[in-house]
Amino acid sequence: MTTKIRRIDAELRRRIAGMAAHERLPREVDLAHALDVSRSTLRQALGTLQRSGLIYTVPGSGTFVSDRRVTKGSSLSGFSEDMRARGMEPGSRLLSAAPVVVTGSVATELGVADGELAYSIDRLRLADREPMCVESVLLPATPFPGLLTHDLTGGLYDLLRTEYAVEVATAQQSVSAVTADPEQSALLGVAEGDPLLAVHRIGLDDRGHIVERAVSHYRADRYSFMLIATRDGVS
Amino acid sequence: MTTKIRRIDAELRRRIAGMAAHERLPREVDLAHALDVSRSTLRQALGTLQRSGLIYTVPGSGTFVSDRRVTKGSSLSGFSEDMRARGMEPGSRLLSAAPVVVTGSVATELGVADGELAYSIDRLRLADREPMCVESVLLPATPFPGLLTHDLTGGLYDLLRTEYAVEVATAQQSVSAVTADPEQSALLGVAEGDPLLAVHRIGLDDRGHIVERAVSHYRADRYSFMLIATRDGVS
DNA sequence: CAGTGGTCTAGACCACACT
DNA sequence: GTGTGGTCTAGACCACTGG
Repeated sequence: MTTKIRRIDAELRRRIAGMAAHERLPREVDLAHALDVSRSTLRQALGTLQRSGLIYTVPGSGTFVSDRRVTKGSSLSGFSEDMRARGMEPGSRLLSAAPVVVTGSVATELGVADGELAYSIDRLRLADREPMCVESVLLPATPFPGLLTHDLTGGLYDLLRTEYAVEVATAQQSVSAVTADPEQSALLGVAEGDPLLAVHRIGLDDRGHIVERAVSHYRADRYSFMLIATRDGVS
Repeated sequence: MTTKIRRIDAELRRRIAGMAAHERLPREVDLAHALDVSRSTLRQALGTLQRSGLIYTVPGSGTFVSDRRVTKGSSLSGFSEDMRARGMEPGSRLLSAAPVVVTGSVATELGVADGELAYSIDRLRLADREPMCVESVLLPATPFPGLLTHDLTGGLYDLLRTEYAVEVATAQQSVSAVTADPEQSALLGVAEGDPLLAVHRIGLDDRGHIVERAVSHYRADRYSFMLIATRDGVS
């Protein structure tokens, strides 16, 4: 049996999908009773819905459905997943894949000792068969024996999950803008000097270990980076 | 009296700050007893710390301090707050501020009816007295009577909070890359064709009402967009 | 096996909005 | 005043790790 929270989360998402923006949900005690859970359990499910922007609460007044125009989510995903979410078919052309020795700041960013082995994978990533971005990924070698023997033209996140049971749970990303150099423009099919979106990512598993360090350059005419930011802090 | 959660949140942050990466915290029952709260209350505080990346839990094993290199937060902030967090002194030069009638897709994005009034504010934003970005903000006029009579060279978020009790709680942002046009290059002090980071933001209050629609163009040589992404879903 | 975090309950009291 | 979400408690059982 799956947890109650997951069950009522799915049920609540269904109900919310059928409601209008700013419509009020039943009060928590009623909702808890209707779903056959305690109020605490219900509130745990409501909390995740609230954090993902589907609902909002007004203390003393009620819980309401959020405006859908704004609820688009911005969860962590790999390139393939990202492209499918945008309605495009992901693809890859492998440019190079080799073990390398990492030193200095690169080793530090990868979270390994100076002089240790890592895998370097360069790919041209496609969306609907057209170039979308050039991506260079670096992974520590130790946790991923035989990585380069696998098919590297698909989603790397899927490969890590299925072959090594490693999940990229969180990623620190930095996004900047550059103009295309001759090599990039040739690969991506744009003119030299055209704007590119540069994304630098460090991916970590659920225990905070560094799994990947990736640098990607996206065609700015085909891609923009979407995200939802929230004020944080307690409650 | 402030809530227990806030109190123990602060206390836990202090303790965590004094611990090494991957060091284990006391077990939950002990921690709850030491802080004089129930385990449920403690877990609520731990949940916010976990979501903001300060700690991670391993079921059956314990709760651990995250690696600090990765814990930099990416909460929503206005330009002024953002610059101070980066150790720079924010400033502004007001380019224009006027009421405008919004129509079509702009009205839709602002969440107001076609033909309604809005305030348009254009500013050159400075960091350490040097140009950092050109920002055009649009706000619905109705909720903010007399907005343009205030000093607009400081943080807009502060102004909304102190004068209108409106808090921008969440923002939907889209980041892309462009090259500087003649006007932008003149204002920002860069060459034409230099890369700029284009940020399009829709800011909402805690009830999901649209508060602002902003388009900013940052000098890519001085600014990059940092964020932490997480896998979401239940539990 | 013992120890840990994850889930879940039933109930209480509070602060706040006014449907 | 009535109804709502926000906070907090004490206790129970489960699933998983091997500290």
